[in-house]
Amino acid sequence: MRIATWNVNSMNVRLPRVLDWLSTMQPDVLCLQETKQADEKFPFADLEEAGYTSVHHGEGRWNGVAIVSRVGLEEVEVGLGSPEDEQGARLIAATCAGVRVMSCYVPNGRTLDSEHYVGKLAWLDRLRSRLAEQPPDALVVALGDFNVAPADADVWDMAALEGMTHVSRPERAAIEAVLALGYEDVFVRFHPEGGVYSWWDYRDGAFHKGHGMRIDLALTSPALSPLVTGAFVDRDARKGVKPSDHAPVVIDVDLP
DNA sequence: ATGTCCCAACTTTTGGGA
Repeated sequence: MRIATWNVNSMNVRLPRVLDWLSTMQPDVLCLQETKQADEKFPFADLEEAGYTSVHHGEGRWNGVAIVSRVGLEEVEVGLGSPEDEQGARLIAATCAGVRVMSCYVPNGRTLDSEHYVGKLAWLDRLRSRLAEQPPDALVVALGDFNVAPADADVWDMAALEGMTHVSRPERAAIEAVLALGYEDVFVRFHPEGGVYSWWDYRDGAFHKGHGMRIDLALTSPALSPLVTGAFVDRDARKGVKPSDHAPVVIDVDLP
């Protein structure tokens, strides 16, 4: 079973690339973030034509998350049950072929002194609580744009990011708190050397300079982790005409 | 060198957000 996540930065603009990517990479489940669409605008029919059913949670201009699956979508759940999430459209969950899949778009945080940074940490803590509530033997993966680079090896230059969000100790501690539940940032097992990124700023030619960060994560539950057989970033999807600023992150799972 | 992209709207330019 192939499960992927991709912050598409507007599904309206990216639909042709998403359809191409589904056809090439053949994921069973694709989580999307930043669709930037209201539910009625989401291209359910185009994806259906490609063999995928979808669930979407969006408010229109900002945010928006979806799960696209060719192996079923059951027990769909939206948000984290907090008033702060009502206008957020940052989480959608569904069970796909027995795996609980959570498509996450963690708040950006903006700056370390911003109220949005406080909200980001609070959101991550609510996600941790939600994961802690899952049955201990459940097959769960929380994947998406976490807007946190968990380790120094996940960014091109720590010195350049001094005092910025995405690399601060409290943000990393929020990810570590999920790992403390027994979850695994499973990509690291397959790329322990680091230096593999999933996002590059549009500005300043960052992609061509290799100025990226790994902020799109797949956090797997204790029961799911041993079944993961591979993980990679499809860096090619960041190239060419009208790319998202994120590349898809893919994990392969060998279900019994 | 915050140098791009995407969205909405008091829409054909501008401001907000990432």
